[in-house]
Amino acid sequence: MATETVENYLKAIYALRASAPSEDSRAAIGDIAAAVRVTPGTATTMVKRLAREKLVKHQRYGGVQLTAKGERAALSVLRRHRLIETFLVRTLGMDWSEVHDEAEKLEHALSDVLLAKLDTFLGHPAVDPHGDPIPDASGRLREIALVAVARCRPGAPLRLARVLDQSPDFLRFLERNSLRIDARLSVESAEPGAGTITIRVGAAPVTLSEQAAANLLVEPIARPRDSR
Amino acid sequence: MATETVENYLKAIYALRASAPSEDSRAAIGDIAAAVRVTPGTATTMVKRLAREKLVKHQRYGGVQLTAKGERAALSVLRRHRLIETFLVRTLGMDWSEVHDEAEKLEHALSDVLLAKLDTFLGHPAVDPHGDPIPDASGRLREIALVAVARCRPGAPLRLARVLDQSPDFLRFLERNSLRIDARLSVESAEPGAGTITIRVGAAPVTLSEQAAANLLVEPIARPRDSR
DNA sequence: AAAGAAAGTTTGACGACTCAAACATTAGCC
DNA sequence: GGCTAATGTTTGAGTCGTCAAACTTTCTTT
Repeated sequence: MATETVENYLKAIYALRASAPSEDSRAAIGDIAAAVRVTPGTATTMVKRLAREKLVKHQRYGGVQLTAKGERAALSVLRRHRLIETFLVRTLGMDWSEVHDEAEKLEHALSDVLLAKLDTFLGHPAVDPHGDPIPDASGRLREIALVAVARCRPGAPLRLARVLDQSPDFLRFLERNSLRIDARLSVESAEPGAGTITIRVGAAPVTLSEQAAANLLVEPIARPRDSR
Repeated sequence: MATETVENYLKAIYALRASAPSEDSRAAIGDIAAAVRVTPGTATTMVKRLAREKLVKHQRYGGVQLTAKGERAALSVLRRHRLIETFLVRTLGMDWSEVHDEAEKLEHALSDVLLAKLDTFLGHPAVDPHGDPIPDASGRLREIALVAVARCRPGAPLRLARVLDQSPDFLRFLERNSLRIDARLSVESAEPGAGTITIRVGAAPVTLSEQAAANLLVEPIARPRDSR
């Protein structure tokens, strides 16, 4: 496939588009450059190369958009990345705050047959340790509708389904407070003046800023004390 | 650490030295070039770079030798390679004939902490799926004294301990004849005129050329029907 | 020991990726 | 609406790893 560098650019462009609000948004060169840690000039050069290879559409001073081919490639990288993270956490017992960089390096070195074996070994997981969905072998990505914990009404039983901010610090904070994927929780109170929200995890209350709470996506649970 | 390319050169130089008969032999540029699949000119250039970094000693028209630092680096690559092969075969169930290329790519992408986790997960294996010893975390390599099956006297009970020729064809041939590591076998007869040797694996006789037999290293077993 | 073959080295060039810095375009503001 | 600030692009240059082809050294053979 494409070179390692190309894969990283595609991944970055995909991530920018994915986190963008509107539908047909174009990724900005500056953001791409920041994501792959390169000067804007380098990013421009590289984007032109991607355009030559029909992986992106680029219009001068306009912005960058993945083509269908580019998106397929990006999803393939994403699949490898997330399966590797799942493996590192579930099988090797690594901490979810330390697997990202590791996966970043490994994702470019897996053959398709190895990836298939790994997927089978892990039992075809649907989401990675952060709750991010894993594209299937044909590159389809099924996003589940989730809601930020900040928006939930107090008392309703919730399941922690996905963590958007994956900085090691935040993840370690969550870990220390038993906030893992699938943890049961509920909103206890919000203090708009202070900009904080307190949630209850098991018996323990945890207070976070509204911004932090926006990064925790949850799913309502039908009945509180059901084990699935 | 060093770049991927540098690691490959060091590994190649190490392997050449290891398979050489005499003690203080120097690797030939031509052989290094062949091993890393590059023209001799490229190998010369690269070896000079390695010398600049004090990883090898090189004298013009003379040959190449690893320094202590270079050997440490080579053993580190070897350790990664062999642990990965072990993982691929034992955990993911890949065939021992297909793991080499896979490990070749992965060995450059593992961090030390991941490697340590993998080693623990696998239970600190002493040898890889081909019977090659795995250097320990501090880079020590313990070679066990083994003898080629070609040299054993007929009838003595033997354990297949190591396979030197790791070409996929040969490995698949072994697989088809139940010749895995730890398989019990004995020499049945030799036919020097034809250049063949017949061994017995379980109930089945298998005939190989003397050259092929030289690639099977075995260990005598104390008592034939003991399970360890 | 001289010729020719084999092995190793040097040179000039290239592709991929990068930067710094000059330059161009677009957007935001008074 | 025109000026600055922000953003994007181009240019010239450098590093890494590679090749082909000219060249040098060493080995072999007679």
